[in-house]
Amino acid sequence: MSEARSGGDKPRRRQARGERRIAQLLDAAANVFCSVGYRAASTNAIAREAGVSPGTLYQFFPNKEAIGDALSQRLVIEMRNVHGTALSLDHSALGLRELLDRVIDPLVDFNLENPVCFALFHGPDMPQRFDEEHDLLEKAILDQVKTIFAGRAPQLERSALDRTADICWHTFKGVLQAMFEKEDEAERHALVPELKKLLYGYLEPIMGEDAPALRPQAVRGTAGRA
Amino acid sequence: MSEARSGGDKPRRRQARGERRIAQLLDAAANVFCSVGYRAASTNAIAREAGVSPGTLYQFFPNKEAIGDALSQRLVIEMRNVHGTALSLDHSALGLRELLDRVIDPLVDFNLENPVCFALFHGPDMPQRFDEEHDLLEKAILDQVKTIFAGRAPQLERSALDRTADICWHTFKGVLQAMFEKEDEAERHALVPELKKLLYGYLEPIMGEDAPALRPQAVRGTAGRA
Amino acid sequence: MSEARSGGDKPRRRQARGERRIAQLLDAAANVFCSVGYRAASTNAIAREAGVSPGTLYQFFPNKEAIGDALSQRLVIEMRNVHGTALSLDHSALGLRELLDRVIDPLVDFNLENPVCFALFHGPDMPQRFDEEHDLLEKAILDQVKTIFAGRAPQLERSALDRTADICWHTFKGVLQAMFEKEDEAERHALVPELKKLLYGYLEPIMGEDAPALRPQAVRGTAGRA
Amino acid sequence: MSEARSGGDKPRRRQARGERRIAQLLDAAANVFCSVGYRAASTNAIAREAGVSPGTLYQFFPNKEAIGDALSQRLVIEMRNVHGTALSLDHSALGLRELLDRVIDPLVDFNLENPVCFALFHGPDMPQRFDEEHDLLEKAILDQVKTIFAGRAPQLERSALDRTADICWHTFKGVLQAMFEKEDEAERHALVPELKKLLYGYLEPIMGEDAPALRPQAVRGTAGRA
DNA sequence: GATGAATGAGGATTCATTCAT
DNA sequence: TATGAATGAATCCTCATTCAT
Repeated sequence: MSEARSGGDKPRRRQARGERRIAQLLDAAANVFCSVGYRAASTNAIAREAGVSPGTLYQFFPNKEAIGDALSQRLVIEMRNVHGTALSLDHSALGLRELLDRVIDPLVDFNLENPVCFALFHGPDMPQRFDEEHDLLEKAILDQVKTIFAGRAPQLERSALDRTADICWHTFKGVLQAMFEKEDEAERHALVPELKKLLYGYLEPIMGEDAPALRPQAVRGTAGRA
Repeated sequence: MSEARSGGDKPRRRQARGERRIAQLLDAAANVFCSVGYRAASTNAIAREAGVSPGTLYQFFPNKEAIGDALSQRLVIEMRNVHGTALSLDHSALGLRELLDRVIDPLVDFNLENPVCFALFHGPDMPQRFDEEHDLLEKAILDQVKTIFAGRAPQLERSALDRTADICWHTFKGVLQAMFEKEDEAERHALVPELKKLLYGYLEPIMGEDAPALRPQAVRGTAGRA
Repeated sequence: MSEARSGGDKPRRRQARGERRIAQLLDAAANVFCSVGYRAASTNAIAREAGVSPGTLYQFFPNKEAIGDALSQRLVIEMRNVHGTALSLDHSALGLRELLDRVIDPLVDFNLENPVCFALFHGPDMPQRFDEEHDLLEKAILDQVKTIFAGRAPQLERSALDRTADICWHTFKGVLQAMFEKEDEAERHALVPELKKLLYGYLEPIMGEDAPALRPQAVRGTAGRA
Repeated sequence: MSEARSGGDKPRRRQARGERRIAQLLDAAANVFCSVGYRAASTNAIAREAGVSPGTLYQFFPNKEAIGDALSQRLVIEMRNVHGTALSLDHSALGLRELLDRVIDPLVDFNLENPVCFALFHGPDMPQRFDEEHDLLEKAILDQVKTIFAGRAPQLERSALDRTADICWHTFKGVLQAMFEKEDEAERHALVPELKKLLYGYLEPIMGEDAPALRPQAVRGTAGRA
């Protein structure tokens, strides 16, 4: 009778309603987190924003942190999709410039559409960098980046590789932050080509423009230039 | 040697203790803000960290926000010094690489020594981006950066100049963030040369390596390379 | 029988408990205000007196002042009823003595049953003489008194009328205060006839004993006696 | 060396300074009590009003209540003077009207000049009706009033006498309150004759107009008139 | 004596969480 | 399930009072 899956679609429908409620609540939480930050976001405010009572919120989340966790996880899943598409495909045939296009554009788009990422994943506001999921994700992202970089700059040793990826990732986030600070949509997007120039100027000396698939066997150590 | 000595120092005598207390409290606040953020920092925690009672804190600051304000202001003053030295001197005879050295090093040093800057001036946690002073400071910094850039890339039009400075500033902050995430001192500082390479790679195509003072009369358009 | 019954009573169901709580809290507040005054009344004490937790109090009142306001308003409403009945009916056929009976008795009764009126509406203790509502009420009361007086002493000019009403009102309050200072119920009520004598002695020379409806057209200016 | 009275006038002068300080502080306290009441008056505010530091205040008063006590006592002394002059002299030769003049005028004057009396001696704000001194004083005043009344209305029995005096005293205070509510000096004083009429109208039926010294031996029963 | 900083208990208020309906 | 009232610990802040200078 409870938690049943015996008969037809009744539990299904319940489940469905629950899912909707959860989505609703997470959306509300995202909004509230965005405007006031995690700590200052009261669960009551989230419930109000979602148009439900506090009690209802606690029907779905055991506590405030769980809301952040769930939101974080949802974002991580979406990010995984976006980054999977952007990073995990085969880039070995692309030129560096094209590679940057393929990777940066979707990431920028996703982040601009989900500003809560910044609210959640930055600053000392939240409890332990929400969910190790996110750290895992960042690690995964960096690993993918490193794999790509390793394919294009085989001569790089581990530590240099790490550092390079790290720099790119934080530069990306820094410029993203710049975008959030612009009110004007046009100005925002005008930063994208600059970001690409920035990373291109940094990476080209390290790994060259050419796709690894097109290169002769001999790797030219352009990294030595730095 | 410093502070009051001319005229009557009677009204100062007592103040001395007070001034020390204020500094003490601001230091404590900086620590607490750093570790848990502004919102989560309880005034009692700050007082405890400073080794005084809550009442004492309120003898000097009317409320919690005022603490953030005062800390912010203190940082702004220190930043003004550092940036004044770093940015306002005559760079016209320096090569771009040298310029970056002269500017980036002190800024990095200052920020690593005052990590509270990041805690205070980022995220939606604090009330109104603490004190418009800071915004003014950022604007001033950017203006100085723009002045330098304009001297080296006279062909740049206003909007491009703005964008270029903006990108540099946020890249700087992004890499700074990366530094904060490293536990290891050596790894931290290993990011500095990368930051310089990054910015050099971005700026060189725009303004060239040469100092403006050393250039032949005709300066032109190396930006075209990008 | 009273309250919601038309239309949807769904939003009312819950409210019922709330309304009861509010009344309960106001009663508690009245008690506490009475015994220690507004300022010294702690919200926790009020909550305790009402048998609820501090949080519950704040579910219904945003702050301490709001409690005073609400209580004030409730009293004003009740006073309006009592005074409406006492003052707004037609007194033109009553002798002065009977008039005083009809007016004074219910007012005294009400005030003895609601001693908080004195606690709230006197002294510099409370924020801005709680709610302009009360001032409006006092003004309304005085206006009604003046109307009655004007009907009985048409020769009185405005300023004298104002003064007469004022004196009566404050005398009433003064004697009320005397009643509050008596422990003994009998002694308390023994003051009522004295109050009436007092006011009769003051008013009779001004407006005579006779009801205006019963007087011949000529009005005798007994006020001149004073 | 301390507290000495050995030598000449040094301790005198000290004493004198102390007295001045105390007066200064009591004046300040009177002001603050008047504007915000006893409870809301912070000792720091009183010290500030007096132009001294909190520490200094506590050099002269062990605690806040002591300030109220001292102020109360000072007022009581002054009141004793005023009332002594007004009430304790021989009134047996005066007519009632003249008696009221002699008594009411100085009392009104004193109270208007010392509004703190109202702040201190009314309402539930202060700790136990400040100092039994004041209660004693009130009792003394009432006793004097009763003595006078007894001389003029020998037929009155004890309880009626008490009540009569009580009524007069509270009526006086009620009208005083009315005076404090007027901004305009002229309006204020216009209430004095009304107060006299009021009391005259009340007392005349009880004790007649004539002074007891002038009456024939058989005095009786004018009270019956009321 | 005077000063102003220091203290800490107490009071107002918030908010995550629970519970009765 | 949904609701909204209930809870109480934690937080910000005040203020009577004390203390070092």
